[in-house]
Amino acid sequence: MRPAESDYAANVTLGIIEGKWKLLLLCHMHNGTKRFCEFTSLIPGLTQKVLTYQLRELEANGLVERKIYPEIPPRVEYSLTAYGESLVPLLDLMNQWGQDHQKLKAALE
Amino acid sequence: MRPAESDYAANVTLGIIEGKWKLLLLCHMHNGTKRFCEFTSLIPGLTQKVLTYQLRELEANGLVERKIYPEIPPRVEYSLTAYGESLVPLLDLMNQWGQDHQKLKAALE
DNA sequence: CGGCATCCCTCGTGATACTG
DNA sequence: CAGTATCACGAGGGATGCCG
Repeated sequence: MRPAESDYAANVTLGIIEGKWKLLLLCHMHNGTKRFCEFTSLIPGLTQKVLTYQLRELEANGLVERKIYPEIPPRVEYSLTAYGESLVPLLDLMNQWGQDHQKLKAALE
Repeated sequence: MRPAESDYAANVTLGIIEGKWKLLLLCHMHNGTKRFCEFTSLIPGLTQKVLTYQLRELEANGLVERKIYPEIPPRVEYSLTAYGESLVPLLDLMNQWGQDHQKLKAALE
């Protein structure tokens, strides 16, 4: 994760949500608690190592809660914290803008 | 710039605004048209090469207009397009969230 | 199942020098 | 002033294999 360079606060936010799959992870968790293996089936191309890493970063920033069930076979569930939910408006806005942008690009062809 | 991986539209937005200095550049242009050299004095640590590159990406996405004045010495001015202005609410939201996040982190110490 | 360890490679960024 | 041209580096991400 990029350190928050310069004191522009938006860069702090960017540093937290940037990462190839983080937005997608947040989005899926917003739709409900997910298990580790669910992500890999929901998101083709996402490898375990990277998934682990990005979930840990989200967790470190307090956006995500990691619940371990001491069972055999092991079960770990990930969910958005209340703090993570505070990002939802931002995700929605980014999603909306991205959709509009894609439509605009498509219209130019 | 990262290609828009997966079809989650927010990722498209992320791909467009990510870059170490892009948010800052957008922010400064929102405060008014800027010349090339102004950026390098406004933003310590930003080199000419990277500035050029990031401005070109913003321009390629239609967010920024580049106006060349055929004078000696040369003058080039950069400003937000109307389309670029459509990102301002997003920048504000990111900035607000980032500020809150920093306050929260500070309060935890 | 839910990881961690290791190797590798690409890409964004940085440093520096040069040009019209 | 506003770039372009090279070289270099580190981090993020991908592939694979092993473990409790």
